[in-house]
Amino acid sequence: MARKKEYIETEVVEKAMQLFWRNGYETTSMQMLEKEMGINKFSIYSSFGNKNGLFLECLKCYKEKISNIFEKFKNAPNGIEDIKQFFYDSVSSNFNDDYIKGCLITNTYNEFSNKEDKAIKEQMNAFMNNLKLIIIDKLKKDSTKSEAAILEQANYLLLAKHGLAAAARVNSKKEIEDYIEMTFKNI
Amino acid sequence: MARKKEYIETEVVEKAMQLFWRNGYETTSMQMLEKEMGINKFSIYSSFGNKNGLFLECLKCYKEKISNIFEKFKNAPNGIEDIKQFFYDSVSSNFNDDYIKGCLITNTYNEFSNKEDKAIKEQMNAFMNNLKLIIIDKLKKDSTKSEAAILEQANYLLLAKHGLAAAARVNSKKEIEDYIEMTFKNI
DNA sequence: ATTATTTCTAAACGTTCGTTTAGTTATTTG
DNA sequence: CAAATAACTAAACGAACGTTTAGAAATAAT
Repeated sequence: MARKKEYIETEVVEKAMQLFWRNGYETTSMQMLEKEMGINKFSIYSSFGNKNGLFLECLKCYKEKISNIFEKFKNAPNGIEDIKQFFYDSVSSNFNDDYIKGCLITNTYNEFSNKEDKAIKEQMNAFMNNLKLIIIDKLKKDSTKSEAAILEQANYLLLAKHGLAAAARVNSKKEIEDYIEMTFKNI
Repeated sequence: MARKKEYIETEVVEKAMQLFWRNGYETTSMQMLEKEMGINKFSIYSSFGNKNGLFLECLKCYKEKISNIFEKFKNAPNGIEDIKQFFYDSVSSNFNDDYIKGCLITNTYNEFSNKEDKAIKEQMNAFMNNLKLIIIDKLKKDSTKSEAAILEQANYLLLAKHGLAAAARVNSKKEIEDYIEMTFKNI
């Protein structure tokens, strides 16, 4: 053994994640990352392989960051009302630092829809499918509808969630919250 | 005068527009544009100034392309039912060539939300505001609600439109259409 | 037919990108 | 203290980007 690292990986990943969240993947350059993370390119590459590897780590970090919202959602006792609350919680986290960043997952989903990056797309699909299953589970609590009808409702909500996350970058918090209210009127 | 151009500008713009529509702005390189438009870089620059200028021209071309949908919408005699029909028409045009491309305006809006490009953003905002005014107009036909309530409804529909355009890149046409039905359930 | 003018081709431009490498500095171990 | 090892700095890498330019080809006017 020899010299020790002068940085903690989880800490610099958090900083990188914030930068990716604000600017997106492509717009964030290694030079910007160097500055924001406070470490040299060499250190980034030795710790995370390459830009893509760093980004995957940042996605994990983001999921960790929002895991409390997800856990709360999963463990909530009610049905539709819990889904609505989850939407509100998500919006709140999207407007964190009075800086509109939207949802990193949705942003990434949209940015990568043009590209062919299996590793990223798998993560995105896994996230969305997971969310869908939870929503279906909650819907069943409040409904005696057919499986097909519930699936349709779940798709509706998932699409609404996707839409509001996309819109969170260009709309005000008030507009987003009005939208949530309207969305659940239709359920 | 001397040699004549060997291409028609409106024709090569149409081709460029299709490419931007499929791939987005950044992902589309000048090299790809050369190939798709069938003309040399020099010709592109002499006709459109630069990549940004070409893209602005493509946005105009896209608006022209969807202008029939817009005209139909503007001149429609009814209220809410016409808005719904407009949504359906928009979705149809998004799924044009069995290739999912979404809406170029919305794609651009999302892609440029990270950046600072005044010319593009102005075009986007103008488009959205125009759409909003038409929607408000239609809503008033079917409603005696307060101005504020109508504005809220208009915001809801606009956000829904934005959301479904974003989602059009990752969802099926069936899912999108189910979503439209749900959206208009309680309007 | 010659000249002037415009468009064409194709190569090169300077930047920036993500990535790698050579050499220095610091820490651990014998 | 000296040797070994790992992490640092900083410079350079090749490739791709958008853009420009020099020269050939083609058409109009004289």
